[in-house]
Amino acid sequence: MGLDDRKLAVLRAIVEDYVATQEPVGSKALVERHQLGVSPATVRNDMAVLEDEGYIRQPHTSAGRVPTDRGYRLFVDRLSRVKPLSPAERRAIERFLVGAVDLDDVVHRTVRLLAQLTRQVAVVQYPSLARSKVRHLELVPISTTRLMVVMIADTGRVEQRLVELPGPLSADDVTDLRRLANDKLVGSRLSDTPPLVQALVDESSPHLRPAMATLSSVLLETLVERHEERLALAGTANLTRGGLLDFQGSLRPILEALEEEVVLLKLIGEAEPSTTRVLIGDENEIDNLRAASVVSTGYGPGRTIVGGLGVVGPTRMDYPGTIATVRAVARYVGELLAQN
Amino acid sequence: MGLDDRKLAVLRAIVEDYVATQEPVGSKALVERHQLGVSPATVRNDMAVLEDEGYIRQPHTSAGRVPTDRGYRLFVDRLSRVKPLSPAERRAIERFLVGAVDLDDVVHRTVRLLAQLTRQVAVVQYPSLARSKVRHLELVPISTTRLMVVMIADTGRVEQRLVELPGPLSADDVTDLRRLANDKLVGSRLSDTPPLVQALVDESSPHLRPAMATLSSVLLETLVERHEERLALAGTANLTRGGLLDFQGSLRPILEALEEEVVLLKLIGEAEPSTTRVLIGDENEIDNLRAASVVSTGYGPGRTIVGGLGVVGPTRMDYPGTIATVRAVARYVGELLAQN
DNA sequence: GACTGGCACTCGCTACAGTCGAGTGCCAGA
DNA sequence: TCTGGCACTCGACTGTAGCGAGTGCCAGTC
Repeated sequence: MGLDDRKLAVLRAIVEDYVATQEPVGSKALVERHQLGVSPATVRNDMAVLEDEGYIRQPHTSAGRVPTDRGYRLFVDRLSRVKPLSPAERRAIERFLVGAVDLDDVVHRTVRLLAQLTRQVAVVQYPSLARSKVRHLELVPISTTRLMVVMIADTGRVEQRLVELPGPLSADDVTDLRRLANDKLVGSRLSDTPPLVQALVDESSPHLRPAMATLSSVLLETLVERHEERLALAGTANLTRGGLLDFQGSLRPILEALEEEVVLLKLIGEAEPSTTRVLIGDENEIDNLRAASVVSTGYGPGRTIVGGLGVVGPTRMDYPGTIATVRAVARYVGELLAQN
Repeated sequence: MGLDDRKLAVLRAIVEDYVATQEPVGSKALVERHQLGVSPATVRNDMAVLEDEGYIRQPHTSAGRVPTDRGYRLFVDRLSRVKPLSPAERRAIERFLVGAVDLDDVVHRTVRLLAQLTRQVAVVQYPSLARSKVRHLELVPISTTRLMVVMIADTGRVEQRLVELPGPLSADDVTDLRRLANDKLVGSRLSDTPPLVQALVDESSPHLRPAMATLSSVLLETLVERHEERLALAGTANLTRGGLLDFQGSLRPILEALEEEVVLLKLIGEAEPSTTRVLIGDENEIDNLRAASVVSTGYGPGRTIVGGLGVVGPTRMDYPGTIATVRAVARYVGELLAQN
């Protein structure tokens, strides 16, 4: 039952070699490439134990060993040594992110950067509206009975919706509405708005009340109920790396999962402060991703979290490197957001 | 040289059968499935001619025939009969598109619908800013030296940019700026703005001129120079349909091409009124898409074109059906936009 | 008791030969 | 001009054999 240090070293060596070569690794090759200080036969005995415990398995009787999901899990939890980023990578990150003009721009650059550095599929969630505060509400009359509502959040997100008013409004009415709404809502967290919005309607003058009611229902509906989350995706071509060995030959389920925003949000969006989450193969709740691993973390200015980002790749993945990159990118993005 | 009617019928039959079965089609199977009124031997003679002319080819000596890109081209140009949409499809389109609340929503629904109906990868370009008119410019002070510029276009597009001002502005200054800019720019086409913007700066009071200059340079830079085009993509999982036979085994080049916005824009965005463009295999200028075909068209309210949409799929594609669907979706989207 | 060398065994991979059959090209005849 | 017939080609599939990487086990050594 107990795994002594050498057995753990063997497991680590197997994971590292398999990730590097993509081929089942045998006892002989292992002792050649790593200084284990024992003979192949000894390693074989250790391997037999590791296999009994479910950390590795043999694709065929006469083949080398391959880590199982459980093996990767042990590796990630206890065996992997943190891989510091190379200076080149650091430079790449900085170069990539300076000069972003826009939240859109930041997100797009980030997701491309992440895909490029990890050589995997990258996902970045836009700063969540639920975690943003209202910075300003703008009402733009499109016609006498139509209003465009533009909400600017402190995270830089801007959302707009067209509102069909119950009756015509004068320019002064619109100004009043704007002032009322801003007075009440600016600075408040979006998840806290429902009671505020209600108060807003109640406090409006009878004259403006119908318009305010429509306006607030649209606000609630768009921004809170179906909480407008957005995602950016990049690097799907990286799925074809490593031939068809990863993902057991079919990209179909992975591509399908990546098209489902809801699925991705569940994956990436449930970030907690300063934690990097690693989901390996089977641990994944989404069936289509059972053959994949996900590394994700939260990001935001300072110590707060406003959104998540991460990568999706084969279980046969360079976990230490990927984790380091994901963390580093998240930190840089956080700093960038803090500057605004 | 001349291809008589029967030879053309044979080509059409080959294309239709090959698209349906995905297998090289032989002379015997052809006469069985289509009423050609002649024997297999005759068909073989015709096939020999078609092969000489480069319309079909044999994967192996003892296999049936497969259309070449040139064969598909002839088929599309002269042989395919228009396939009217099924009532179910029409209903699907309507059901899918009513209830869209937003331009974003319209585009997302459209791209998903198109992917679903054609079972291919769908691409939809957001209404091009170059073809939009300014409906309103809103300036929102973020701090005394920072302004958020929100541009609302008549196509429903909303773009925003953060502007770093050369010096602090009062609320009244902002109001003045806003009024000046709107007076001058509202209603004008974005591609025509550069001279207008210049005039705007010249006509500003000396007091406001530096701010206006910054503002206008940002406007020009964002909206005109690097003309902000946007795209939505859906259905990449459909690439895995038809196994690995299409795209000669590797999705890599296709996925890479689909990640390049610039590439896609060139493909989809150069739409001309009431034309459906079909690019087959080799005809494609983008190397990565040499194994694929693209069907695209423009859309917009009324007879104008504000953007493009289309699908990317294998050369072995149901051209008549795809063309019909792409056209129909474009028309519905146009109607939807006209309502705003 | 832990490690090691040796050895028999398993089994996937590759090469090769043989068979089958779909599909062809060609030709003589209607 | 079309057709039936016929010889031919060649990919797909099957079965056999040899190779070799890798294993499990066991007896022997430190």
